[in-house]
Amino acid sequence: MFNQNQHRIGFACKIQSQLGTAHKDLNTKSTTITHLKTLERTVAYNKLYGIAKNNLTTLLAQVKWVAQQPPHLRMFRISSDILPAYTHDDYTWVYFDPEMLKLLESGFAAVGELARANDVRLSFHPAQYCVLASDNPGVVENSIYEFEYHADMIRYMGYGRTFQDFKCNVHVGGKRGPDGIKEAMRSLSSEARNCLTIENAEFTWGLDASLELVDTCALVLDIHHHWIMSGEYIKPTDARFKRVMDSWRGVRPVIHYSVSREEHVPTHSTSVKPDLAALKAGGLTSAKLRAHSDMYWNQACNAWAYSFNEFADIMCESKEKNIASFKFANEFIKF
DNA sequence: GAGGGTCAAGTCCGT
DNA sequence: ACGGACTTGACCCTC
Repeated sequence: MFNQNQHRIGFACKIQSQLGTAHKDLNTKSTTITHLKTLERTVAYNKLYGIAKNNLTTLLAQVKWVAQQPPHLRMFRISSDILPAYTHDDYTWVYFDPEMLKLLESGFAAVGELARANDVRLSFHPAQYCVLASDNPGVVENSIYEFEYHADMIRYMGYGRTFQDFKCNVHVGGKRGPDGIKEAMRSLSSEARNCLTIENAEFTWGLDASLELVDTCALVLDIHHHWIMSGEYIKPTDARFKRVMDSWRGVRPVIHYSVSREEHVPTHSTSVKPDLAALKAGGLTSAKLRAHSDMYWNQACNAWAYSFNEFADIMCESKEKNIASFKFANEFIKF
């Protein structure tokens, strides 16, 4: 378990070496199902084995890179792309082959040990296809399978043993809402249940829906999503945030922070938080405002987001990844 | 090496 | 009906 007293600011999935440039050798590889289907069985296996081996080496290097940062920057969301096609019916067998299993066990174990030794807080965020509350039973079944893919990696890394020693976050999604999450929860493994977090989204299922799940799983407050939905800059002292914190049962919570793209905000003012009603009156849509910025360009928003760091770690979602989150952190934390 | 077409999957918004 | 947005543009083929 990571140090509960350490305040953190994290970033997601990819490491940039400089503005606009992915770090060479420090990002994962993938392939496509279409391409795999053109390959013979053993060639496809070798292809996936090579990618898995590469990605495990890369993941270890990523965590090592994060571990070398100051303690307050040691938080990282791992890409879901580590093992391509894991949940595709035609290729699942690849990942249960004995040689592959050996690779996965040793590779992920090394990552977990490195993270624990250096107090790096890790998480996953399954992609948009993981919709546990869909009204389509087939989609729910696939989503549970997709979630358990992440739980497998979590287990290999040595997490999922205690409540929220690792965060695996999804939105409510689908038409069934919180009730659908509660029902899907019953089909998840214990590691998956320990790690599941639910995040409020911009549209259908927002903070109020999330709060129906306070006793089901830990809740992630996405402060930008909540702003898109309500126009409100929610405060850490808000009673609803207190309930969100309670859902973590003593573990240090995580919130998500992103901002709208600067080019969509006509004032470009960096010292005033955008006014949602005014932006909409000016013709901007929620869909436009939803898109994430490259950098954290608005200092007023940054101060608002940072006010949560006393209570929760902040996962940053921006196009420039570590470049953006480190600059944001440096506005407030001198190291 | 560069450029363009393509990519497993869900859901919603806006045009 | 379709493109774009979301957790991350990357991969693969052709020239």
